[in-house]
Amino acid sequence: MQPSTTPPIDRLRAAGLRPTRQRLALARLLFGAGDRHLTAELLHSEAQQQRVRVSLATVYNTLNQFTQAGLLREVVVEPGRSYFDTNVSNHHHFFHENDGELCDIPGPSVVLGALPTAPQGTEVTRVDVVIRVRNRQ
Amino acid sequence: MQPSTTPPIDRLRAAGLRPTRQRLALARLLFGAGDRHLTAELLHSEAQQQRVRVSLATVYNTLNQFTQAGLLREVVVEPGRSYFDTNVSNHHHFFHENDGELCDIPGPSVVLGALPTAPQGTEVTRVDVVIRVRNRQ
DNA sequence: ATAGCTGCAAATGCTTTGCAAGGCC
DNA sequence: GGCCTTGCAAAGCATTTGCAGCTAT
Repeated sequence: MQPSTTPPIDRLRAAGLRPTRQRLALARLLFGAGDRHLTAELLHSEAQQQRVRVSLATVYNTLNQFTQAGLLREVVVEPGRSYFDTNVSNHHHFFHENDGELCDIPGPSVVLGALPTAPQGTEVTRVDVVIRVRNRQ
Repeated sequence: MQPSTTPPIDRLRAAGLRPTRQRLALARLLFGAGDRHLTAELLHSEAQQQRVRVSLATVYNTLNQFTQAGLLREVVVEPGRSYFDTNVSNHHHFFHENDGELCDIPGPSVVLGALPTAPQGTEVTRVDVVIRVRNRQ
């Protein structure tokens, strides 16, 4: 995927989020370079490297707000670490157990056949497929 | 699945774990009642209810040892919470977003069609499918 | 002007660890 | 007896929260 064509400021406005300096800076880092899988810690250190003054707490809050607004998707693959994925379309992931890296699987190359029906009174919100891989010994 | 037929003490011995009072008690709780999905906290409180003196730290250590020995499987669906599954065979899960409950999907009712090939130099260790469901509004 | 953000530091929640005391072989 | 385990409390992380000050609109 190429960098988004929607300017960050419009993305934020469209999501009902006030475009503050911090949010804009984070949005640029997140959406300016194709699909990314970032932890809060990682995004925070990227921001610091670019001389953007943002506290870690704000990074967390911002990631949660973006996720709630549908701009990001949270992916949990390891206890005690959350990844945020800038690709919110339907797709799945490879998870490298050795280096803790997450990467997209192009949508159509995983085929889910028959899905079981959801339990009584519930509806499916999402199907997550994670293929865990390890370096071949 | 019915309660295991292998006595806890033999399970532990087979896994190379010394059958101490605490491990035996936890093994009975875990494997004595069919397939279960427990957090450390939950298992600890069950143990307390049964008047089994075990510290939470020991519950954590024990769950990790059991997992490493292949008696349990760790499932991560929410940040900051680990579930341990007594069913270590190949199967997938429903996750109820409302009550945080995890339940098994009988093996053959999820059909994974074409899987993408693992990236260069890696091999697949596991494929996790989580179907997230929510109470129908 | 004012409602909404941000920063900082403190609080929280889950999990791990260090070390002395205890228990299995 | 010797070594592995346990308990407790303390430490460790990742994440959230409270509140005073700041900032878009």
